[in-house]
Amino acid sequence: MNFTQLQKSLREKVEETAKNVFNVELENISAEIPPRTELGDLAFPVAFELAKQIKQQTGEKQNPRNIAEQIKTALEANEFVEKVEVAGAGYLNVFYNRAKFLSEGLTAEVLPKLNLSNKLESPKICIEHTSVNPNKAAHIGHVRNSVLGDTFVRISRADGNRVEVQNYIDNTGVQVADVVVGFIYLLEMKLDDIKNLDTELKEKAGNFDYYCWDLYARVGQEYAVNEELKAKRAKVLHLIEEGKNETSELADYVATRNVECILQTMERLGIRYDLLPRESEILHLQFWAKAFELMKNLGVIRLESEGKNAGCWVMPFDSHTANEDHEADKILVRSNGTVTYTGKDIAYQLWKLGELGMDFYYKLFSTYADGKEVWVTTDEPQEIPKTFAAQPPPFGHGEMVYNVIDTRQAYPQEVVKKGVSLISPEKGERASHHLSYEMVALSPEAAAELGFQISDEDKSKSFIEMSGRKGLGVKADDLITRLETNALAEVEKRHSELTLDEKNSIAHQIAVGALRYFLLKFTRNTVVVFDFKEALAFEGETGVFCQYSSVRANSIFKKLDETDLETAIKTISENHSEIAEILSGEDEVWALIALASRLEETISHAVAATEPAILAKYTFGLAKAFNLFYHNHKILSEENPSKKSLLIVTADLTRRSLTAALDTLGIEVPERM
RNA sequence: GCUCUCGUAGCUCAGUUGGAUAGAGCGAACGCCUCCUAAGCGUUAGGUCGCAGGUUCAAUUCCUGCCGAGAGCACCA
Repeated sequence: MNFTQLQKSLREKVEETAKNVFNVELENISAEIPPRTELGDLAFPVAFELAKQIKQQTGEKQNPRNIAEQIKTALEANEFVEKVEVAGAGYLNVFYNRAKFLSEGLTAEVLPKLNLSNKLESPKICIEHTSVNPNKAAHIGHVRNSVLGDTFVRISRADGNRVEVQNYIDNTGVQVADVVVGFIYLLEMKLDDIKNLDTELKEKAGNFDYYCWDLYARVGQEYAVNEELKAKRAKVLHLIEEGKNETSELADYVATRNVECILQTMERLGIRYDLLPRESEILHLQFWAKAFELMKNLGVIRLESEGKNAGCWVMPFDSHTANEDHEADKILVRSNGTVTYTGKDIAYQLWKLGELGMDFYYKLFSTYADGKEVWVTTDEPQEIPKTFAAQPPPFGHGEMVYNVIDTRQAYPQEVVKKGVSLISPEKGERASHHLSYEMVALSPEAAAELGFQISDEDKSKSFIEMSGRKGLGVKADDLITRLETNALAEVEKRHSELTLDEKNSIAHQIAVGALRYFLLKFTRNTVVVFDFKEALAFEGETGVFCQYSSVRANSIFKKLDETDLETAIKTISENHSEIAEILSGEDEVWALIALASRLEETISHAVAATEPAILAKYTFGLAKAFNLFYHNHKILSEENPSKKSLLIVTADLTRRSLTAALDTLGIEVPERM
């Protein structure tokens, strides 16, 4: 019996009692954690609602406190319940049997559902995140997407789901075309020149994606003054979409190299992928044609014969009202016969849900250091010898699909969902989720620090939007490196005796902890105004604080003998009454045990609310509670053996929970700090 | 014009099926390293939860209006 299970059974008991005693059917009654430990471990403010319902049904007026008294008796029958108090106007405050819980929780796994995540019978969900246009280096805004997505992946797995991670590669869009225009027309380079440049950059420890970052910004500037160059863009874009020509080969090289660079950046943050679906295949394999056929056969789209959309295939979209500027209907096929982005996206979403009725071909893209494979889509059947280890796993067919895309795409995402629903009504509505989040903008100070001139208009704003086209943004690799450098200096101060490798490794873990937590502590719909001072902080509400608490907890166990934990567990289970006695006077210790026991429940909450910040806040709270415990109780020098055992077991439970929570946030616990 | 999101301490933010005395971090002032790591702990100061109504036993939370901020509404992706 863990916290989650007990809560469920108590809740059922309340519902049962309401039905049997008062003849009232209650659904999803709320159970809450009382504001203070003195008020118990679980509270049901259910008597108020019951009093109301009874009055409605029978006209009889009942005092909420009397109602609560009757439920109280039913709840106290549970062996894990120590007592129930009726408090205030009619709250039911449940106090758990502390000692019984502790002995039960001693050896229990903190995340029991995690092992379900690689079982075939577990529900499969597809999560798309990152999806950076492969024409430049990733910036901090992309990192928010990836960290949010990756953390949601980890949370979903911890909640028992089988997860497939997709990183969509828009390798045939205008953004790639712009960089290609730069290479061909501004730099007058051919594919071989670019390959040579790439080699040169590698020798100078420069990055191909950084080079493209600057080139992209330069092309943007040129477009403003050079109409001729701008005219080349459409031509280049067309050649790239068509494929199998010199320009498309060059574009493919550029896009693929950028994808490799971005994957490396994300690997630094512990973010990995299973599949890279590319737009080129969605085009060449005619995914849209299939979706188009499905929609036409079902009669859910129509060809406009007159009006301003004449000649276009449109999808009715009545949730938005038409006005003078905009039609309510959404164009999927232009009057020239080409498909819009939305059309392609509907086809892709159908594939993710296993509802399109066709599939990509796949080949191996790369292998991570530990052997994990990343696959990429391709438009030709691949001959992979059966003896070869790498066979593509079955991709797509998600029971649920989450798209991590910024909130500015809310409207197109809504259209996609609607489109899918037209073809597959029940699945489209239920299974498609837009996991939206607000952008990362720059504080005026941060923009100035990056060396950008701030216009008077921007100065009056509280934040400045980043822009790849202007080259305005904090590059992910720069920030990670800066965090690592700062962390290394701190490690150096404290542990100069370590080897450089050890110090670097710790500094890296700290940098990742700081950055991931910084991006996760904000809820999704909060605009993150990036400020260097805040992002580089290692104190206060940071990932580093949480890591430090874990390291402290671990250091206790380094100083204990290996058998001490076992002995403590034995002592606890053998001296039940004595432990109960001690615990009854140690609210703070019990509060920590209770909090540490709520990881599973917190993760379920975070999944249900699709909000990773819930777990981040919980982790920080747990770390803080542990630090307080650490400060108030000296474990190694405790003389009472029962008390010492209690403290050891509490510290062990907390560190296991804290480590698991941090792991779910993608943050490692260093050996020392 | 229409749609969506937001307004909580000096600053940055939590508060997610309506519940008990609205919480953190930073910043400010003052304490704590003979003692398991001070990347830590404690104390103090700081709030008409934008404004006005409504629903409710109960509203920061739900509804309406107003004020203010941001985003979105292409035969662009």
